Parts: sequence; C-alpha cells; structure tokens
Amino acid sequence: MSNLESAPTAAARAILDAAEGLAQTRGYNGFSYADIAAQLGVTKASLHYHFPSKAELGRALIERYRAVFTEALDSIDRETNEPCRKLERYVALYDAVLRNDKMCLCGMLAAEYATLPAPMQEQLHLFFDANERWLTIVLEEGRRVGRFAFREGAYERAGVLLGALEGALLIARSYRDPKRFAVAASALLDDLCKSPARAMRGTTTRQRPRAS
Amino acid sequence: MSNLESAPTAAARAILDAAEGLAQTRGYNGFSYADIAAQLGVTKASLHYHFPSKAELGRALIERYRAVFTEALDSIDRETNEPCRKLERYVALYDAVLRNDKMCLCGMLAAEYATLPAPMQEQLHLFFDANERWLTIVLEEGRRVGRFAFREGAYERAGVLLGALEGALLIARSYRDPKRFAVAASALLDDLCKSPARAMRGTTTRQRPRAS
DNA sequence: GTCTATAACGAGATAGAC
DNA sequence: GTCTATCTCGTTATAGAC
Repeated sequence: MSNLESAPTAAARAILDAAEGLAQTRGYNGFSYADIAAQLGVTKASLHYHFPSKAELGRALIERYRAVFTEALDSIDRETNEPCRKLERYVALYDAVLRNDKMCLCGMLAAEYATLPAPMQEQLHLFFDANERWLTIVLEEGRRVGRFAFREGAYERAGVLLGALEGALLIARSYRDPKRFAVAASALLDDLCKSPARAMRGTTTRQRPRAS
Repeated sequence: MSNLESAPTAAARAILDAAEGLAQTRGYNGFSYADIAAQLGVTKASLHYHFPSKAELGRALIERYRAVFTEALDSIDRETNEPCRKLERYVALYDAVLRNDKMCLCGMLAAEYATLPAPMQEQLHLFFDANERWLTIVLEEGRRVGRFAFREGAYERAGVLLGALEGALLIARSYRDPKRFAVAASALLDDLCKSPARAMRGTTTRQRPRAS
C-alpha cells in the first residue's frame, strides 16, 4: 500500500528479509550494509542499487512489516469471531517472534526512535496505531458480549495491552526465556477475562533468582 | 558497590552524567565519545583517561544506574508501608524519566542486548532482577494484607508489572506523550487492587486517531 | 543488476607533550 | 588530567566498468 514502485523484485525481497532479521536482533543502528551483503553473498554496492540509502531501506522495512502484520490480523478476523480467541492468536504472533530470538521490529525501533530518520518515525506510529485500532475493536466487542471486563475505555486498554506485550517481549528476549513472555501474556489476558481463569496451559512458573 | 576504584572523581561523574542522558535518549549504539566530549567541552582523549573503553563506560553506567535505583527503592520502603502507595511511588520513578523525554536506561539497553559486551549484559540482568525482587516483596505483602489480588505467584506478577511498565514507557516516549504512560500505569495498578477503583487522578483519556 | 574501487566521514583508541 | 595529533577500522555512499 502506498509504495510507488509497487512490485518488489526477488533481490529486493531478499535484502529486506536479511535486513529485517538483523534489525529485529541488533536494531537499526546495530547492523550495516556490510552485514546484509555478507549474509546474501553480494557486495554492498549492489544493495545500494535497490535501496539507495539506509533510511529508505529502513522505511521500506517497517512498511512491509506493517503490511504483513495487518494481513495477519485480517487472517485472525476471518478465522474466529471469539474475542478471547482473537487475543490469544494475537499474542501468538509475538510469541513466534520471541522463539526466533527476535524482538518485534517496531518495539525495537521504538527504542531507537530519537535516532531514526523522520520517514521511519512516521511508519512506526502507523504500525502502533493500526495495532491499537484492531485491539480496540476486539476489546470493545469482547466487552459487549460479556467476555471481557475492564475499567478504562477500550482504546486506553488497547494501549495498555500493546505496551505490556512489547515490554514483556523486550525483557524476555534478554533472558532468552520464552516462558517469561508466556507467563506475562497469560496474566495480561486473564486480567481481561471475566471468568476466573482461562484454560491452564503449560507450566506458568519460572526460575526465581536468589537474593543478592 | 563492588566497584574496585571506589571513589569516582568529579570528572568521571560528569562523564557518566552526560553518557547516561545520551544512552537514555539515543541508546548505547547511538552515541559516541565525541558526543560526550562536545557536551562537556573536553576532548575525546580525556574521556579515555577515565574510561579506557566504551564497554567499561557502559558497564559503569548500568552499575551506577542500578545503585541509584536501588537507593530510590530503599527510600520508598522507609517512607511508607502501604503496598499500594509503594507501587505508586515506583511508577512515579518511571514517569519522571519519561517527562525528561528519556527511556529507562535498562529498558533501552535491553533492546540493544544482542550487541552489548558481556559485562553490560550481566549488569542489565542484575538491574531487572533487583527490580523484580523488590516488586515481589511488595506484591506479596499487599496480597497478605488484602490490598492486592492476582492469580499468579507474586514473582510472576512482578515480572508482568516490570515488563508492562517498560513497554508503556517505550511506546509513550515515541509519541512524546506522558499521558499515554500515566493511563497505562494507572490501569496496571487498578488491575492489582481489589477495591473497584483507586483514587481517580487527572483525566485518563488520550486523543484517539482516526481510521486510515 | 552486480561488480571493483574508492571517496568521505565518524568511530574507538593510543602516544606523547604539557 | 587534559591536550594535539594520529592510527585503524567500519560506515554510508558513489563512479564507472562489465
């Protein structure tokens, strides 16, 4: 959507794939054209043919990530009408990222926000806004049908959930501990659900460090 | 604590202050010795006298941040015994950071985790561990005296809270919108408290963007 | 479209005078 | 302790051959 040179070539796609993985692991300031070139077995110069500047590459990165994510949300909407189930599928998107030892691209870039070129900053907010709109609708519907209970407005609650999931992902990744994220996500959904407890899945404790 | 060259000189402190502000705004990979030198009006070479390598500077940065934070938690413990009040003071620590357009140093560094030297990674976890231990005790006590209610163990809940606050901070900062954080923090504390609503403070709505 | 070669710059770091 | 001067390397980016 809104990309002028519509069809990305196979080479451009490969570059975006490599850059995306690097950005989700090391951040935008943590990788270089040399890293991508090494991964793909090409020279840095050829990368500049497809993406003249790193800023453009970064912008395209977020735009594609957002498009793919939006498609995943549409897919959830087609798959189920159950609000609770929708949120579980939403959480699973984050969980899959963590299991690849990655951070959500946009959560990562949010940390580097102050150093990003303006077009990337704008794309970032488009991603977060789209997530909050989708979550707002799910939360509203869930409350309407009596599955969810929360005190704030649905939009406010959507922001809480988005931030909490990004933060849980951020910290769990540093411990390389997916369980840490699973526990947090489970608790956040439980807080939302009126029924005393959703289906207990897996063990929900983790190793507790001893005092210093 | 545990620093071999115990007493930091005034110059070293000034360097740490400048570096801390830069790291909280731009990240560890987002600032250089040149940035610090420019802020302090000295040369890069003089910085290397106090901190031979950037890795050492980074490690010292987290160690001091953790010591200051730990002191703040002790201060809260001395000031009040009320668990709910303790959490509100804890949240205020984060809020103060955001109002300076900064991110929590350790939340920021967590994003860059994969690129950090090992000593910094270790210090990071010491910070998070200390926070979770403190939160665990507060949550346990709050539940014991009937002020809090939550389904998981206190330690698991502490992790949820820590991650949620870091994430809320991360996203709110990108919007330069402290209210966004205030709303999230308020909701997170409300979820914990048994009483239907804590004292209503300020307006707890924010601007809702229109659909794309 | 991809290559070689190189420019132009900024990074972390060190030697040695003062 | 702080300076000037310099080194080495990695970064983004471009010119021009193939």
